[in-house]
Amino acid sequence: MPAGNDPWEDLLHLATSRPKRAPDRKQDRSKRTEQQILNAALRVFARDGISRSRIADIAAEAGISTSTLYEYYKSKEDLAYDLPTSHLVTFFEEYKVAVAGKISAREKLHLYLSMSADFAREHAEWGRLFYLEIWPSVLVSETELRHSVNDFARVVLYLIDEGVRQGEFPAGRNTYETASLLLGAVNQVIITWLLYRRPRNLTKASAEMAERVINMIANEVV
Amino acid sequence: MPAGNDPWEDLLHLATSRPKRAPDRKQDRSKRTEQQILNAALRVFARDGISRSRIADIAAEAGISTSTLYEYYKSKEDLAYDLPTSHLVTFFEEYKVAVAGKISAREKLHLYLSMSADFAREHAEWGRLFYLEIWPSVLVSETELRHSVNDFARVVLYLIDEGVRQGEFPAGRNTYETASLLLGAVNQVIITWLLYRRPRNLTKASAEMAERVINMIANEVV
DNA sequence: ATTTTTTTCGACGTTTTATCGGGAAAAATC
DNA sequence: GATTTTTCCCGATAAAACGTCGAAAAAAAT
Repeated sequence: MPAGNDPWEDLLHLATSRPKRAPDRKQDRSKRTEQQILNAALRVFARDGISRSRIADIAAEAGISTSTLYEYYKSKEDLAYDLPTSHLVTFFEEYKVAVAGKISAREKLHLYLSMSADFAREHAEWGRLFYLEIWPSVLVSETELRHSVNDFARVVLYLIDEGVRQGEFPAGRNTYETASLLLGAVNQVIITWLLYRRPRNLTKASAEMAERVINMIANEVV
Repeated sequence: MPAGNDPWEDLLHLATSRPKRAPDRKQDRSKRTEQQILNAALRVFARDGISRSRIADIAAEAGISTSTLYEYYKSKEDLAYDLPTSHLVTFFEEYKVAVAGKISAREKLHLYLSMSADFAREHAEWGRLFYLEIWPSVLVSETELRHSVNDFARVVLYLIDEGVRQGEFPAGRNTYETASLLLGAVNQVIITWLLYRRPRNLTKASAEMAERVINMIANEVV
C-alpha cells in the first residue's frame, strides 16, 4: 500500500509497517528459535529488569546455548530494544481495526488512549518493559525503536489537530502542550498500575482519565 | 523537630529529613572522598546511562581506586539508587523556603510543579538520572529511595485535598486521579525536555502547563 | 549420495564486577 | 611525641558475566 492522500491512513499505515530488523533467516527452525528467544527475553526482562537480567538466563529459558543467542542478537541491549517493536506494531494494527467505525476526533482519541492502557494490561510483561524501562530510557533516542515510539505520540498530535480543525476542540492552544497533557496523564495511570497494580481496574481508570481530560480540553476557555 | 500538629509542616519536614543511609564516616578525608564519588557517579551516569557505566570509570573520574569505591558502596546499583536522595532533599528544602509566603493551595501547587521542573533544569544531570532512569524503574519499589519518591507525589495529593477543603477546587473527584493528571502532565514536559531539550524554555513551558492544568481542575464541572 | 548452505554449540579469551589482606594516614591514648 | 587504635586506601586476585570463533550437526540443494 503506497502513500495515499489521506494523512490519517498514511500515519496508521506507517506505524503498522515499521520494519522489524529482519535477520533474514532461511529455515523454519530459525524462526522458531527466534520466537523462543523473544518469549524468553520478555519473561526474564519483566521479572528481573533489563540490567539485572543475564544473557545466559535468557538463553537457558529459551532452551538454547548462549552462543546461539549471540547469533541472533549482538548484545543484550540490542535484544531489549528490538523486543517491544513487534508488540507495538500489533497494538497499532488492533487500533486500526477498532477505530474504523469512529468519525469524530474525540472518539478516535478516547479509543486510542483507552486501548493503549488496555494493551499494557493485557500484555503486562511487555508493558513493564516498554513503559518502565524502554520509553523513558536515554538510549532510545539512538535506536530504531524511537520511530515506533514517535509514532505513538504522533497519533495523539494528529488527532488533536483534527479535533481543532473540526471544531471539537477550541483553537488557540499549543498542540504539543495539549498532547503532552493527554499522554502524560494517561501514561501516569498506566505506569502506576504497572508498578503497584493500582488502581485495581486499569481499564476503567484509564478510560475515565481519558474521558475526563478530553472533556477538559474540549470545554477549555482560551 | 518532633511531629507537630500541622500535617503540612509534618509532610515537608519528613521529606527534608530522609536519612541518607549514612556510612558513618569519621574522617574529613572520607567525607571528601564520598563527595567525589557522588559527583563522579552523577557525571558518568548522566553521560553513559547507568547500565553502560562502569565502576572503574567512576572510580577513575573520582580519582580513587575501584576497591576504595567498593569501600563506600557495595554495588553499582546501590550507588545509583543512593545518589538521587540528597538532591531530592535539597529540592524539598528549597521548596519549603519558597512556599513559606503562599497561602492558597493553588499557589502552593503551582509553585511546587514549576519548581520541580526548574530544579530538573538546573540539575540536568541529576534530572536525567532521576526522571529517566530511577523514577520509572521497576526496582525502585524495593529500595529506600522509594520513600523520597513517594513524598514527591504525596505533596501533590495533600495540596489537592487542601484545595478541595478550602473550596478552591470542586469536590467530587478522585484525588488520586487528579494528582496523576497534574503530575503526569508536568512530568511529561520535563521528560521531553530532558530527552530532546524541547520545548526550549522549560521554565516557561512547565509553568504554563501547571497553570493550565490547575485552571482546568479548578473550573471543572463535576 | 554428495556437496553446499545454514544453524547450533562447546571451548576459550576478554571485560567488568567484587573481595581480601596488608599497609598508610589520621585520631586517640598515654 | 611516642604508642596504640581506628579509619581509610589500594594492589593483587578471584568470580561472574560478556562476547568470539571454529568445528560439528542439521537442513537444503545439487
